[in-house]
Amino acid sequence: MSPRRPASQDLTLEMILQAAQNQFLENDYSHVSMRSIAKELGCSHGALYHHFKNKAELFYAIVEQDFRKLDLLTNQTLLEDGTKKKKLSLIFLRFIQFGLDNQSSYEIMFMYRSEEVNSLAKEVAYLSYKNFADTVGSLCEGHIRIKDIWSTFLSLHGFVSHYCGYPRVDSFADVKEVAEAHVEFLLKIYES
Amino acid sequence: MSPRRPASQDLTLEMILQAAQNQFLENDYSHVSMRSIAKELGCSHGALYHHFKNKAELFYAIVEQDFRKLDLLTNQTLLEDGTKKKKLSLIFLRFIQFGLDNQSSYEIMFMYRSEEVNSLAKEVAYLSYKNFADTVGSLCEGHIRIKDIWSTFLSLHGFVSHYCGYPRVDSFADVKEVAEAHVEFLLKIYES
DNA sequence: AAATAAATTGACCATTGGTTAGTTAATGAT
DNA sequence: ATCATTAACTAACCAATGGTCAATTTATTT
Repeated sequence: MSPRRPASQDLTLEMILQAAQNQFLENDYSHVSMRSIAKELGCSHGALYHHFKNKAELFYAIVEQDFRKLDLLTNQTLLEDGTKKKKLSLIFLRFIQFGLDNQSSYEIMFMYRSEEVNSLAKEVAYLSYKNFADTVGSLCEGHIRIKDIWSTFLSLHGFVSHYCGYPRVDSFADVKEVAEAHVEFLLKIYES
Repeated sequence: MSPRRPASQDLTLEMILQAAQNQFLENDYSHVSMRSIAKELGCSHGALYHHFKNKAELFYAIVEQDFRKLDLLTNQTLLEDGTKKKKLSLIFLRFIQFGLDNQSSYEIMFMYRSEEVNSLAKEVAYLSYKNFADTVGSLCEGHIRIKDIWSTFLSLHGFVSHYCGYPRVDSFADVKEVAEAHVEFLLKIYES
């Protein structure tokens, strides 16, 4: 009655994600093709479609892990030593750092408009923003409006999305000073 | 000795730009193809390459006009009646409005990384930013640092780039209230 | 009329994401 | 052990893309 179970899998989900991840470090979404991944794995590109519905879903699987990493980064900062202002500043700065040290991922997480996986994508992105907003909110205790947290996020996003993929900006280190100035700029609002 | 002069041109530069412009209102850069433009013009897509080096240059020609429109918007606002704060607020708001009412253009102007035309693109974009920064600076008279103007721009850019291409956001009208809140948020910094 | 060269076509190329008929091979039931 | 089932995979195929180019048309200068 029962059909055969899982069975042999020469090509595992992990292997595919790993190969995609590899190429994702060097090239962005549009420059990593299903064929280039298949080539690295030594299989036909059609085989990938047995494991993922389409290209968008494959890359979204990668990106889901990154959302968790980002959340963790924020939550850990909240628990560190230091004044509330210092923590706030670090949360903002680390958001920028995350974005610029994971540019390909950031692009899909917050910039790419997928069409195919948008319902899933938006859900996860929303939860991650909520985590950010709750954390920031808890460090302000009513001194700040919900609207302003959203504006802060958009301002950080503006920084990252501008420098993301910008020539000669390969990592956070390349824009550290400007990033610190931007965070300082945003913190002025939290002082008033 | 001298070869024939300009000659008849069944296909003018203006006609091509107009056709591209038309489709650009409905679809973004990646969804307007050289072939779809040629189809609208009733010519072969190869003909377009006689007038433009490549797709990027064709669209960049459109976008150059938009940079001037944006500059004009800023400069005209400076000359209107009202307090400096009111003018500042209007400049910010109209930047957002421009971005969301010309989403396809905004995408190329400030979001798209072209590779082919980057040297031209960056030059024009820089001049447009300079116009913005000078205008904002003149409304503050030393109360604000150059760094902060850049941060302000990035924050506005964050707003636009987030809502640009977002589902159900077809124009500025769809996000007017949030935009006003964002501008108000930014203005707090100018008060301190 | 001939020569010239701008303007345009249309066939072609490589690449892309995606589909699918057909094959291979592992498993469960007999 | 055999057979049926089905997951896993291949390879050929499709339509669309940006781009190139030899060949052709067409207008203009001489």
